Amino acid sequence: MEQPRRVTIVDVARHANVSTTAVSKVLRNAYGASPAMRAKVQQAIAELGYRPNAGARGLRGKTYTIGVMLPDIRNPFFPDILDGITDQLRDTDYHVLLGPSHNNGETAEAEIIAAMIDRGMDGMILIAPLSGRAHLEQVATTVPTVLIGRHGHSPHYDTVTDDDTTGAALVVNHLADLGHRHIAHIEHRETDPTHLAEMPNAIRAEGYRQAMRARGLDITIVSTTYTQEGGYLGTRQLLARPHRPTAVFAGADIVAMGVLTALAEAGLSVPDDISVAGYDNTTFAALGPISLTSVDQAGHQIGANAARLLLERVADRDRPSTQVKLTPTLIPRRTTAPPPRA
Amino acid sequence: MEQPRRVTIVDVARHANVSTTAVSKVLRNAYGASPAMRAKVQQAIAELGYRPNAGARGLRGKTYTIGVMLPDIRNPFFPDILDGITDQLRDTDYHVLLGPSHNNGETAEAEIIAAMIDRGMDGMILIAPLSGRAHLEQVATTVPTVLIGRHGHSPHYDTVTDDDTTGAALVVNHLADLGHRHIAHIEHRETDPTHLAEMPNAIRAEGYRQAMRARGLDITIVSTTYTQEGGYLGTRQLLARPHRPTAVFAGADIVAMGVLTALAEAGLSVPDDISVAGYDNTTFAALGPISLTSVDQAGHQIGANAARLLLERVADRDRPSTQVKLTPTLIPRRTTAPPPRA
DNA sequence: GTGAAAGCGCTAACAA
DNA sequence: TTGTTAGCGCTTTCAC
Repeated sequence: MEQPRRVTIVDVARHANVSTTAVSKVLRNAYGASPAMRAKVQQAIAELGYRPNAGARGLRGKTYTIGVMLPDIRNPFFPDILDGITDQLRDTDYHVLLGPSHNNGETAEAEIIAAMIDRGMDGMILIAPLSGRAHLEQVATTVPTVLIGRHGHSPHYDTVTDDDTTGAALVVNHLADLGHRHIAHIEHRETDPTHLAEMPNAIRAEGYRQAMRARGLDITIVSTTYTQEGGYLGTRQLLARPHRPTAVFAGADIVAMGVLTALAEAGLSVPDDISVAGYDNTTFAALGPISLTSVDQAGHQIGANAARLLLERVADRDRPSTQVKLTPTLIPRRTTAPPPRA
Repeated sequence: MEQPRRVTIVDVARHANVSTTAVSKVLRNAYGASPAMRAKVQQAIAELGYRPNAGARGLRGKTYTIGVMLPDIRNPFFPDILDGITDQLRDTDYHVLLGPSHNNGETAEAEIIAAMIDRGMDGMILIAPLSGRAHLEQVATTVPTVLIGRHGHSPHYDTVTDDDTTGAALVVNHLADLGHRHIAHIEHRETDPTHLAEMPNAIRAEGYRQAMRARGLDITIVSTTYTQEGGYLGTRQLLARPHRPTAVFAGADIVAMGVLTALAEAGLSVPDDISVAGYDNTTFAALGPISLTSVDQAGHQIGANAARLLLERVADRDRPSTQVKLTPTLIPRRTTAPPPRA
C-alpha cells in the first residue's frame, strides 16, 4: 500500500482532454460548459476518483464548509439543532464541521471561532456564544455568521432564537395552575450587562420574574450554572432554606438532571413532595424513569432556519439581516403535579 | 464596519522588515532564525494580529488540524473521549474539528471521512468506524489515522480499544453473583464478518456469551441497535416472551435508557422486578434518579491515548503501528440487585 | 542565518 | 463555449 499522489484537477483535465478551467466550471456548476463537456469531465472525475482540495479552493473561492461552534457537547439539546442544520444542508455541496468549546469561557470560545475562520469556513453558526457584541460583529464582518439563541440585533449577522420569555411563562403558569405558590427558579449566573440583555438564560430568568409578578407570586431565584452540577448545587441551597419551595423550574433540562439527583439524595419524592420542570425537551426528558416536564424549543427547526439563513447570506453578503423567532410549547410529564397539602 | 483584507504573511514580513521565509520559519519554530529575528517577527505578528491561513499552509505543509469522526453526537460516552483528545492537544499547535456522522451507516460515514481529508486534516481519529478493512487502510495510507474502539490490527493505523470481553464478563459475573440465572443481553445487530470480529459491540456480545457459558447459564440475546430506541424495542421483545429475564445487560448506557423507559411503561420496577446494567458509565448513568450500574471504559484515557499516538504518527509516518488496550471496571449502582424470589 | 524564487491546487479575469 | 494566464498565502528548496 503505497502513498500515491492525490489526483488533482490537472490530472482530470489531462484525462478528459480539456483545460483545468473547464473542470473547475463543471465542479462549480458554473456558466460556460457545454453538456458534452460536462459529461466528459464528470466521467473523468469518476474514473479517477477525483476529489477537490478544499484548502486550495478556499484560496481563491469557497471551501464549501460551514463551521458550527458548539459551546458544550454534553448538552443533549444541541444534537437536535445539529440535525436541523445537517438536514437543511443535505443535497448542497456544503459540509459541516464542528468546533467544540468545552464550556471553557469566552476566551476559549474566541480561540475556537478564530481557528475555524483560519481554516476557511465559508460561514459560521454560533450556538449561544458568550462573546461581546463587538467581537461578534467583527466575526460577522469577516465571514457570514448566524447566531443561535442570542437575542439582540445587528445588521451584520442573522439570529435564530426561541421566545424564552414566553417559554418561562409557560412553565410558571403550568405550575401556578396546578396550585403552586412557591416556585423557585435555578438560573445560570449572569452579571455581564450584554449577557443579561441577550443570553437565553437571562431572558428566561426575566420571563420567570415577569410571569411570577403577573400571578402575584413571590420570586425565589438561585444562581448557579447551566450544568448538571449547577442544578445539584442550586437545589442543595434551596433545601437548606427555612421555607422550601413546592416546585423548581430549572432553566435547562441538564440542570433539572442535577435537581433530580439532589432531591433523590435528600429523600424527597417527585412530584409528590416537590415538582420539577426543565427546559429544552431533550431526549432525556422523555426517558421513562425521568419523564420530565419541559419546554420544547423545536431544536430541529432552529438548526434548519439557521442553516437556511446562512446559505442565503453566503450567496448574498449584503442582504438585510434577519431575525427568526420561534415559539416554544410546554410538554407536561410526570415530574409536575399539584403541591402536597400543607 | 468594513471588510478589511486579512493580514497575510507578506504584511508581517514587510512590517518586520524581513522576508516571508523568515516569518514562516518563526511560525513553524523551524531552524534558521536567530533569536533577534524571532523577536522582531513575533512582535510584528502581535501588532498586526496576524493569523496564518490554514488552507494555504496545507497546500505545502500542514494545516495543524486533527479531524475526529463522531459516529453519533447523541451518545453521551463520546464527550468523555473528546475531552481526553482535547486535553492531550492543549499546548500544541493543533486544533480539533469534529465531523458528525448521524448514525447514518457506512456510506454516510465514508463521505464524512472523505470530506475531512479533502479539508486537509493532518491526522484523523475515527471513533468506532463502520468501514471495512480495505477502506480504513486506504484512509490510513492517505493521512495518519488512529482508530478508537475497533479491534484488529493493521500496520497502517494505530488503535485504542477497551477490553470489551472483560467488560462484558464483569457485568455477567456481577449479575450472576447477585443470584441471577436468566440474564438477557441487548446487542447492536451485526452480520458483517469484519464487524463481528472487530466492532466493540460484537466483542461485548461475544464476551457475554463466553461469560454466561463459563457460569453454565443459558444465553438470551436480542439484536437491535445501540440507540435509545434500540433499547426500548429490544426490551419490548424480551417482555413479550413467555419466560421473562430477571436481568438485562444493555450493550451501552444509551441502550439502557431505552430499556428503563420500556420497563417503566410496562409497570415493572427496577431493580425489584428486574435488574438493568449498561456500558460506558456516562454522566447520565450517575444521575440520581437513574443510578445505572455500568462499565467504566475510561473514555478520557482512550481519547488522550488516541491523540498521543496520532501526534507521534504525524511526526513519523513510518513508525510501527501501536495498539493500546485499556481495562474496564464495573461501577455498581442501584439498578442491579438480587432477583425477586420466584 | 537569511532571502529569492518556485510551486502547492485551485478559481477569476480575461482573451480567443 | 473554451482555454490561457495570473495569483490566492503559504512552505520549500536552494542560493548566498
